[in-house]
Amino acid sequence: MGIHGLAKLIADQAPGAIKEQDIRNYFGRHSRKIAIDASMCIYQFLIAVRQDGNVLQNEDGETTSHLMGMFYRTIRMLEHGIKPVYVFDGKPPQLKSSEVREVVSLLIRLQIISAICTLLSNNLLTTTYLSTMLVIILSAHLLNCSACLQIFDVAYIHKIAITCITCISIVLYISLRKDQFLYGQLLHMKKLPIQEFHFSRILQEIGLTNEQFIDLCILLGCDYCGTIKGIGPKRAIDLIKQHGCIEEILENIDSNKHPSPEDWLYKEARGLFLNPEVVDCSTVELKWSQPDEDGLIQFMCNEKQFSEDRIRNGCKKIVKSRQGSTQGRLDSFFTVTGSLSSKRKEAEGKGSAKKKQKTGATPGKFRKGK
DNA sequence: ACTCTGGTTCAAGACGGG
DNA sequence: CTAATTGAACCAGAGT
DNA sequence: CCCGTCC
Repeated sequence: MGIHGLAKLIADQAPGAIKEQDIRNYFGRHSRKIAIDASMCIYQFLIAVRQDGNVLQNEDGETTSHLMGMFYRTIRMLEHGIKPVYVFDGKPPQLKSSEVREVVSLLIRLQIISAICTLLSNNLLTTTYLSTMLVIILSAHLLNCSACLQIFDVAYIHKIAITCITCISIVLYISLRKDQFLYGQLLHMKKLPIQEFHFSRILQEIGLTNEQFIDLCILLGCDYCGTIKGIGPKRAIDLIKQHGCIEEILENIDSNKHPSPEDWLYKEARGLFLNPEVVDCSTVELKWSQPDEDGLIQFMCNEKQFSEDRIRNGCKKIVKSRQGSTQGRLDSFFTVTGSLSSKRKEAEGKGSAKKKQKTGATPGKFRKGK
């Protein structure tokens, strides 16, 4: 998701804009609130939390992998004094280059956004909602788009009754846009160490304006529309630097050699980048309330068949973490697995192509001649 | 040469018992 | 119609 | 730590 190859490009073109931070440095700063891309989390859990190839589910066949993951991970963060803010950006279904799908996906996105705005008035996020979100995500991938629109019934979201694990309020923004650089940095928590991408320095080092950078992202390939054939990261940068914007580029390249998609919706995509649907953060009150233990038991155990012991235990941890005020020890957080690949990024030079094989960190790396 | 393209492979969560 | 997503990383090959 | 279970 996001922009194709953007991280690599930044590492290449603006290495100074990336700073690696230890997780500990986030304590005491920024009031320990960390925004998390909820869609990415859910995806991760759906993909990774499997048994014999199947997601975990209750006896009715409802998927529970994501609940499992969100539950434990959230608790773990709370235990260590981090206040997570889950951000739903409503990832659209994967787009091929079909124009129809592109349009429909925008509709889906808008519906999701409006639904979340409705949800915002409640200021509560529920596991029910997570469950719904899953249906949206899966449907978007498995069904065709019209079916997806039907399944995504906004009214469903109104059936909020159960207080969520952590009673997270949400801020809405669209991922990997400039607004994610709201505080001048973007956290990339995929792997340790955490990488900070400093947006202003990215622009500075590459030498682009905001708008040019967005056009560059569109050229690299985003979720909303296709790209020009034959234009990859390298040429995209050159072209943007040379011509300044997509319109100019289109006029100055050979459209035979570099055909752009029919009905290329780059302007629409650009619009989404420039004016993302952002909830005004100042109007959103972020709360981390007490868990509704009874509701949680009802939902997680009775309905989703989680172990009651584990859920109650989890509740205890949440409560404890709340009264534990600013107890900021997180030694065991993210269990530094020794095999930490801190040297992943070659800090020096631009020898991006030369990648020495890592030491045998991954045991089963067999070379399989086709 | 350079670099885009398309094929492939791989690993991805969290927990706890032993 | 096999059961199953996604990206990243790597490699081979072709277009310029 | 390794590996099976979680649902």
